[in-house]
Amino acid sequence: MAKSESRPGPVSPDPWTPILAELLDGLGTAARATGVDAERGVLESLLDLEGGPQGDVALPVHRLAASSRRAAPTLASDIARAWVPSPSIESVSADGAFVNFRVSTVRLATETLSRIAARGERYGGQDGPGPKAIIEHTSANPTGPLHVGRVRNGIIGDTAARVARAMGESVTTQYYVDDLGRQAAMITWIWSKPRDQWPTEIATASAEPPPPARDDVRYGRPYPFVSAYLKDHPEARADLAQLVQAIEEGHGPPLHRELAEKILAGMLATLARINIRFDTFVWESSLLTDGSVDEVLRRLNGLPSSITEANGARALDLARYGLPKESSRVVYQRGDGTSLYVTRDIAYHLKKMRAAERVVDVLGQDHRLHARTLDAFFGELGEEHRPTFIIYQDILAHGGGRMSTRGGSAVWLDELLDDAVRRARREVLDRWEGIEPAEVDRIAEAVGTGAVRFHILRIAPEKPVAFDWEQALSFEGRSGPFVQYSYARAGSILRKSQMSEFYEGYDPSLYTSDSEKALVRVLARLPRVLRGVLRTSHVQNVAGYAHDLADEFNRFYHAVPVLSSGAERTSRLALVAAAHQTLGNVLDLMGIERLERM
RNA sequence: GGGCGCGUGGCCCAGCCUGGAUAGGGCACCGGGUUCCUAACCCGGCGGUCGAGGGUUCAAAUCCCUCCGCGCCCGCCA
Repeated sequence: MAKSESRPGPVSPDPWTPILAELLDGLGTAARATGVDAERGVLESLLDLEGGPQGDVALPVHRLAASSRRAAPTLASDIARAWVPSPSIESVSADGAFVNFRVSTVRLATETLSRIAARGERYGGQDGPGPKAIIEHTSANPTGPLHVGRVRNGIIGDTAARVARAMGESVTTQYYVDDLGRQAAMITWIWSKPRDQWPTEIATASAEPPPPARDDVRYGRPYPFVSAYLKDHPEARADLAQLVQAIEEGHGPPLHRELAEKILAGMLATLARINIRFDTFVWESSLLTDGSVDEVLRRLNGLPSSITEANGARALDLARYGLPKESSRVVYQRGDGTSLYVTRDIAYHLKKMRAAERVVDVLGQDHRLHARTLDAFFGELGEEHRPTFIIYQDILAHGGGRMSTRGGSAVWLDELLDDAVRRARREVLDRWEGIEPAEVDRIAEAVGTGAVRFHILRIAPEKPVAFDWEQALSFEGRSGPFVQYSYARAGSILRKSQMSEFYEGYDPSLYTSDSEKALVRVLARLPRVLRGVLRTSHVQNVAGYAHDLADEFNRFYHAVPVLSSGAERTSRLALVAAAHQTLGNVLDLMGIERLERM
């Protein structure tokens, strides 16, 4: 029987919650009736919410059968037979060792549409206040324009941040700017000389780019050649070492910070094209000036396990944290007393861990050992709170191999975006006569950048990928534009309906076709998908869901008429409105522009 | 050499954490669909036993072991 539990407090944002509760009630009763006394939690953990070929929810009874010494198929049919009819569950049947439940579309549609109507932009997520989270991503050194290999980091991090925010967390995104190392110093080194005094190798190789060039392109230009030049010019290396030291001691030339800021601004402009922006920037040098590095050094030096090396350098042996033997002894303070990258990174993370309950770093696989080292340090320092690392593999150059600026295998992100936008522009012009020029620009930019962002997002971070120009620029099938297109299609129907309120007077019992039933089911799935993404950081599933939803909406679109339908018109419009809202929410989560027309 | 990650139809991927019913998509290819809400779409077809081998289990793409291939890391660099 239906238990109309009086649940105080807000209703669950997940339409499945009340239905599952009812299903579990019934299941407990049916199981007991057949002599199986399983706890509700056990039954819940056994349920397969993806359903199966026979229904919406499946229960494999093997384990229950084993513990009650029954034959699985017999138990399955016994449970199905003992099932007491319940309003949310349309049918229960046994098939082999499985009990299959078909959920009432009317019930599911009611729960789902009422939530979409009530929550609107917030459908799919949860209400706060959740924990405070700091998500650090991208953090590329300000040495020149971003290439495609680096942007995977930003797309993963930005999407994770959007999802966390939707799930009620109070999120701050951070970019850690490395202004202390040799890399940034090389740029200062070369630009502090008048151009006519540059070594000829560098000057000829890095000719001034044409005027409209942004600062990241312009000031980053000589960087790879400086790097090459230093290899066989020891006197320049000595020069640079002095500069690095001066910067670390806080009296580097003002030009240093200026250049870093200019180049960074250029990089950020590129990221903004794919809707990646940051709440805060933490400059590595600030950790030296605000004393946090000193504090870390004091704490580490006070550890009984701290080792002093021959020349006075200090290290920790972290072998007991499972670090490989060859890299378990980690120096954290140089012989001259200065700090190292790890030390500053420890300081940075301690700071983040004090400010937030959840600290997430998005790191390339070359930082895997570094992440483990940090974790070991925190163990040694007795820190209980630890960061979460999302590790991703590089996007390799076309034939394989890392993207290299000097080798010419790097694909600049701006170049890729420009190409995508050009292609999108052709498509728009082909399909839409008489469109305003400004409108073409706007749509082409949204479609092109959306395609690129989706293309990178859809692949699991840990998967190595080789960059493929053709695939990155695809606008069909599993792509960003496909999702945008579906959103626009839905919007177009709503517009033509001339209505403004879609969730009044609809009747879910009219959703009788397969495509309507299927659409209701995908819509209902979003809250569960987002909980999974938050838990596992599998951001690719946002793209996967977006495609499933778009796919199902298009099937519905072709299968049943909306505006020209009779009695079903109002109800179908409600479904279209729900799909439109949900597609839009998912586009937001992916950082892809919503387009009302395309 | 050691550590970590990846290996699913011709190509690109999801599923692996928390093992369950004939392994899901997309691209490409073949055949259809537009007097009708946007054909960046839809319908149908072809095609894989999940790198190889062993193990655990009633049940393995999923867990464990060995091997092979590819990538990354193993600095008083960042």
